[in-house]
Amino acid sequence: MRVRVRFAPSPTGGLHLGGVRTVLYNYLFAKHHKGDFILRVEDTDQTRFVPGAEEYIFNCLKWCGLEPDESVVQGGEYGPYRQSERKPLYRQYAETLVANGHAYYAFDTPEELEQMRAANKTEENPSPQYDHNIRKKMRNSLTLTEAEVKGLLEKGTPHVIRIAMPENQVVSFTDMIRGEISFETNLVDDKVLLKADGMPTYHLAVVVDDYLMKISHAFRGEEWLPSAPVHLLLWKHLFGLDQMPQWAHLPLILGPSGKLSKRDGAKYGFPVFAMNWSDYKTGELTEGFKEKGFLPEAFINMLALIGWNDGTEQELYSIDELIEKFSLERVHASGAKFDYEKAKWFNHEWIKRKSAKELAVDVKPILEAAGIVVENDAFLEQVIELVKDRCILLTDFVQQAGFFFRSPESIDTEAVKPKWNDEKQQFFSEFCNQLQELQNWQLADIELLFKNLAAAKSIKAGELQLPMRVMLVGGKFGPAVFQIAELIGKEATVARIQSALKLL
RNA sequence: GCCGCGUUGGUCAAGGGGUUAAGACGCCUCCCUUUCACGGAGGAAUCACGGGUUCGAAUCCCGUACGUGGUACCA
Repeated sequence: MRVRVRFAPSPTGGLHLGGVRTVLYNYLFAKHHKGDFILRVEDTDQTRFVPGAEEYIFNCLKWCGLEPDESVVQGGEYGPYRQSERKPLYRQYAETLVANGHAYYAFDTPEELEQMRAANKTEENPSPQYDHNIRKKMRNSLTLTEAEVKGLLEKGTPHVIRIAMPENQVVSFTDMIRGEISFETNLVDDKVLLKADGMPTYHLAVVVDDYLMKISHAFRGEEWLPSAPVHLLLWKHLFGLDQMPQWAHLPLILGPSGKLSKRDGAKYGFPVFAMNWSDYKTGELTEGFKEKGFLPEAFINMLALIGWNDGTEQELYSIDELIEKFSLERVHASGAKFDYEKAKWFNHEWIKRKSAKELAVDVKPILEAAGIVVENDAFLEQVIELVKDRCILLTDFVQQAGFFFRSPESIDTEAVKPKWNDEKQQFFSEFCNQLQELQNWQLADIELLFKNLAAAKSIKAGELQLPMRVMLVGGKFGPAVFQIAELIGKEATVARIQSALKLL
């Protein structure tokens, strides 16, 4: 049987870490088994429609390099891939269930439901469910006569279709990660399958669409585990258990306190979304990993290792290695806390491992956005090669590489002043004069000149290096000073020293 | 409350009856470097608790605690 998996997001906001990891595991599994990865948009809740959210998800997947084989964008044989466009499909399945006694019409209004919950609420049971007991006291096709139901239906009375959970049964299935899991049907409520507006709920839609789209393996977050018995029963009554995909419920990615949320990101200063997301109502911007300066390779690599490892000591994987090594059997059952420090480490490793040429593609726009003009790509690559070891995020290149393209915006004179004196002042002005005369503008020659002059003036060369660095760079950072001088050229070197001397 | 799932250093984790209980991040010390990094060498730090089973338990079983998720005409 062909492996077909799907990621089924509801387009209501930013795509967070956990979502991307679900995509990733789906993708890796599909590619490992030479199967198909489908993206299905679960937009059945019309009250939660968010403009741009769907396109945003596609952009994130594109950035991550995890593009689907079938979707609203790439098309496919099993469309439409947007559930709102599949609306007419679902009702018949719900009706079949009613006809077979596995579901029923319910006419209770939202107010009546509220009353029911209020009336049955006790300290012991703070959230009463519409279950096999309560349904006997509500207005539905189980309590009403056939004629009454017919009448209500004919009048077009708003109603939903609910699953009739069987009594005193145990429903169990084997999860690919957790093994056998079972539930008592008495403790599960009669979930709504078809809403009053005719749209299916997730429960109905996921089963019908997984069947129609020939999904072989269904992976989703652990938060879905409690509703698995509903899906299981639906499969049993609609299509047969032998048709059901194999389930795997992925562990949650936790924040510093509980489930990772947008709030955690704001509170602790790390991104939780793949890419920038701005709320269309409030305009509030939530920073994404991309804009924070992460490489997609690093982001994916880091995500893969939250909840999975191949049993060896390897931690750095390309996407192809992940496809080759990934197996669901080695995915953990327990949730994992997201560690931003480790995430940065992955990014640093990937920056070090990529070539200057590859990095230039990402770095150039970042420099330009910071107002740095890059005229020569070959020069940019030389600079990147020189500084990439000290950049953890791509945005670090602005500080680490910026001074190769323009004079420092400010000079950290405080780093120099405490040990500054006339002798040093004199050294540098003479040094400038000598530099002007220098024929071969090469690292070795510049350094030799510097050291000879220092020796002649009996100043330790080491004590002069820091001031020189600050003059050229603006602060206490960057690669070897003479290398910087060589790269920025004679004129810039002399000019920077001279203008800095005026400040000291 | 009830139900599900989980529990190896601060974090990610290997290990699934006999190990000095790997490794990584972070932290600390030292070396390299008269910047910051990279790199190198070290260090501190762990099997939630209580009962079983067993010659032997981090590993198997039960209980407790804790964590986490669910408990919507949201997904």
